Amino acid sequence: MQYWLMKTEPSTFGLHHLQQKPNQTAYWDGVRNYQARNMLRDQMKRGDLALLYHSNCSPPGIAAVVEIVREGYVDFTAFDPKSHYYDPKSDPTHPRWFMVDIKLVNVFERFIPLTELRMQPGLEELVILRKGNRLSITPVTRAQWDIIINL
DNA sequence: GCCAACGTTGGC
DNA sequence: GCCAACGTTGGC
Repeated sequence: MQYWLMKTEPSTFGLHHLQQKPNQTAYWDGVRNYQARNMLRDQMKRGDLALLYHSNCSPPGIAAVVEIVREGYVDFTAFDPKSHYYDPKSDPTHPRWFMVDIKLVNVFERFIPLTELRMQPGLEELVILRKGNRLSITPVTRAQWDIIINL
């Protein structure tokens, strides 16, 4: 079992959107970064859990826990010229971008703001807190996970 | 392969 | 809206 943190902008797709999906399940499309792609395609496994992080909003922070319910498959939005995530250089015979399906598991009783994460002992190495980090998907250790869940 | 210019991210 | 940090692009 692995743990992750997945960033999303609530104005585009956040907890609120996920809650309205059938089975509270959705595909995680639009990742256009190779490092994050590799994790989606190769590393994330069914049953893994992830923190749903709201970014580029006020306040930023962790809102919920989601589960990976379908492992990496081709992100078809890359081939759709009408999609915001369209990538003209992407070739359907050699797919470049991948996605997973996530399902809502638990909403945090209390939203955990970024400022609180920064003050929390034991989270110094959490990737999202490191300077300049821009990856939309990052691994979380079991120890970090336990600290955050208990907040 | 180098690296300057440019675009994006995301906290504040 | 600002701007630091980073990834990508493309000329050479």
